[in-house]
Amino acid sequence: MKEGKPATIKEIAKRLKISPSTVSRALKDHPSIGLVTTMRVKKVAAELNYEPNQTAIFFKQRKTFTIGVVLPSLSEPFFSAAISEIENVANDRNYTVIMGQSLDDPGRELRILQTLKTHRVDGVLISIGKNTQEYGFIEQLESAGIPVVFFDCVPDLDGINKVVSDLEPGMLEAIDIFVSCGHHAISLINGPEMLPASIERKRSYIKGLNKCRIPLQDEYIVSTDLTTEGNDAAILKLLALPDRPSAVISFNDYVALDVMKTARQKGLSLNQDIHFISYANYPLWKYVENPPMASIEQFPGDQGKRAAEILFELIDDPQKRKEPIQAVLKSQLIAQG
Amino acid sequence: MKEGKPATIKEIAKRLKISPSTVSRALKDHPSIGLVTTMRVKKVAAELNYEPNQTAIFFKQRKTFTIGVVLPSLSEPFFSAAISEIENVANDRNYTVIMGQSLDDPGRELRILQTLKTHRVDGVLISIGKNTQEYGFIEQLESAGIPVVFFDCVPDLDGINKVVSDLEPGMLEAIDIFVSCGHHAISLINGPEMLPASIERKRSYIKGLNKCRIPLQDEYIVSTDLTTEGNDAAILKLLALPDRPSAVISFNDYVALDVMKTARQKGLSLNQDIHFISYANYPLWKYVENPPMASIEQFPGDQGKRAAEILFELIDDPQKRKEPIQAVLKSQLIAQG
DNA sequence: CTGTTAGCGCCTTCAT
DNA sequence: ATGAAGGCGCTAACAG
Repeated sequence: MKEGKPATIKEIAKRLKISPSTVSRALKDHPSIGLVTTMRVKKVAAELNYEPNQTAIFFKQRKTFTIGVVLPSLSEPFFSAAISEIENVANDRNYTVIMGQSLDDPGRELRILQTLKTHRVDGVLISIGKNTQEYGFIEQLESAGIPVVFFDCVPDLDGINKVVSDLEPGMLEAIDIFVSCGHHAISLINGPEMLPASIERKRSYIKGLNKCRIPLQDEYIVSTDLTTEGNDAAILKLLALPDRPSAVISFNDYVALDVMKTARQKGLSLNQDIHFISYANYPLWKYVENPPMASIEQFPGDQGKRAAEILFELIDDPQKRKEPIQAVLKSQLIAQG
Repeated sequence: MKEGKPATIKEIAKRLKISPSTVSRALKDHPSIGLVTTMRVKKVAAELNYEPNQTAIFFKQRKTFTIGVVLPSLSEPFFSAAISEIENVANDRNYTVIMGQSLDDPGRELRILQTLKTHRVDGVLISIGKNTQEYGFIEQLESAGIPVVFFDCVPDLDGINKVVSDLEPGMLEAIDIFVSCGHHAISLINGPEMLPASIERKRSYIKGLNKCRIPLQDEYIVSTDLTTEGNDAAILKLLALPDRPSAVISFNDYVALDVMKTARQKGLSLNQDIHFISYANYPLWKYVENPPMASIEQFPGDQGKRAAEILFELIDDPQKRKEPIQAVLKSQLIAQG
């Protein structure tokens, strides 16, 4: 059984004293090959434990049945959820998935994309890192015939394929529910100001307040650099306000975890003195003693799945690459517990 | 710039009116090629935006610079951590990583392995699913020249390459610390009895008790099927005991999360009436109000890293494939902040 | 130093 | 219904 080299079509042909082309055709049930011949070929193929050499096929067909996925981090739960769904979609279509993590390093990101290109993947799915500024790679890949679909963290560019989460619906719902619970001092702990994700949250927040006819108070919007220290500084700033907010919407779960802990340490009773809602990315609230009232869910799995589906459309039908495809998935408020 | 087909060595050769082999050699700085020629070749290559066709190279060299990784789940934090390190090791060596998740389905696992084989990956890293019984694929892959390294969840077989965590040190430490805190009623909430992971925990637990001269009480060992219901049933059984344990070691963090919640609901004060330590796989304790006293860490990242390193040794030096390589990483008790 | 030749494994016209 | 021939892009053995 222990064959050093796997069997090839040639060997099968030799054994049967027929030509390689016949074997090739028989193996794929070509109609013009006699039934008997086909059977004999398949029998020998089985005996020899023949397996087509995909690398040869890839080479010849200029197709690898592989897609590349580039993410900031592979261990982040948000992305894990996306990966998992992407793998499912790919697996269903008999594609394999090559992964790379940029770790928010533009250089590393570029290197990975380069590798994917030389590996001749059939398409690329990417959520860009925080620090990425250069998008030349899009042109590079597209002109090499490799379609690219962005998701979640996407460049602010037109003419690209992308799947994003619309942060607004969740924000509006969050403010609605706070208001209907009697809150009027609702604040926002936002991320770094220049981040698109922060800009959208702020815009939605203001819109939500307007909708509920709550006057905007500038000091209710604070920013954090997303470090634990930054998060703590942000909440402390809010708690020091003469008109301390009774409701807080935070940039994401990590921020919420930190600020809730700090608020608790400051003697506030969670879900009583102060209430929280955050954008979700860390699925652990069900285990926590005093979870936030609700989470604004961005459905990373769905985003990944949708992005993968779009990518496969593009792979299957080059025609569709002419017009950019863009999908927006609505965020949604999910009550906790 | 938008070339339909990427440039090839041939074209460069034609432009320069030299032979393809010269171009090929020049491109890789072969010493026997004149400096001028080399320069000219590289210049044209750059102009034509030449990029080597890796699929052709893979085909020719019978090597893909790709490793396959098969895991039960890509979204599980434990595996995410492993993946992340594996990707790092691979990336450092300019290898790419193909991922597949078995979802604990032996059929799906096998299909993924089959795909990896036909993709001619240079090596495979695998943590098998709970239900895997058949290991024929090892022979299959090895005989196709593809080395396999198991890690974390490994089959109970000799002669395979594997990296595992030794569950005992952490367990002994856990019992030691409990005892030194004055506990003598220490119980174990174990996983399914036939699971190797459960068997090892139980063995270590008994050893730890012996070491501390604490008599073993059978009713202090309970099992759960790892569902929330099973977990609750297990803790309730313990709480109903006339001699209720004051310390509990649980199979993993998920079990701990459930049973701690239930214990709290039953009116017990965590870290006061009852204390917990669990095998770690979910990195969230720092955010929880009453975390367990400590966690037994299995260092998934280190396991993944080590496994990847071993795999690359095997890939680089086929000689080493003759003797199985096995590594054991000690588990360790980590106090919670 | 450089060119020629041959072939990796498979597929695909084009003949027969 | 089957064979023969050629080529995908690159490399390497063998000549000069």
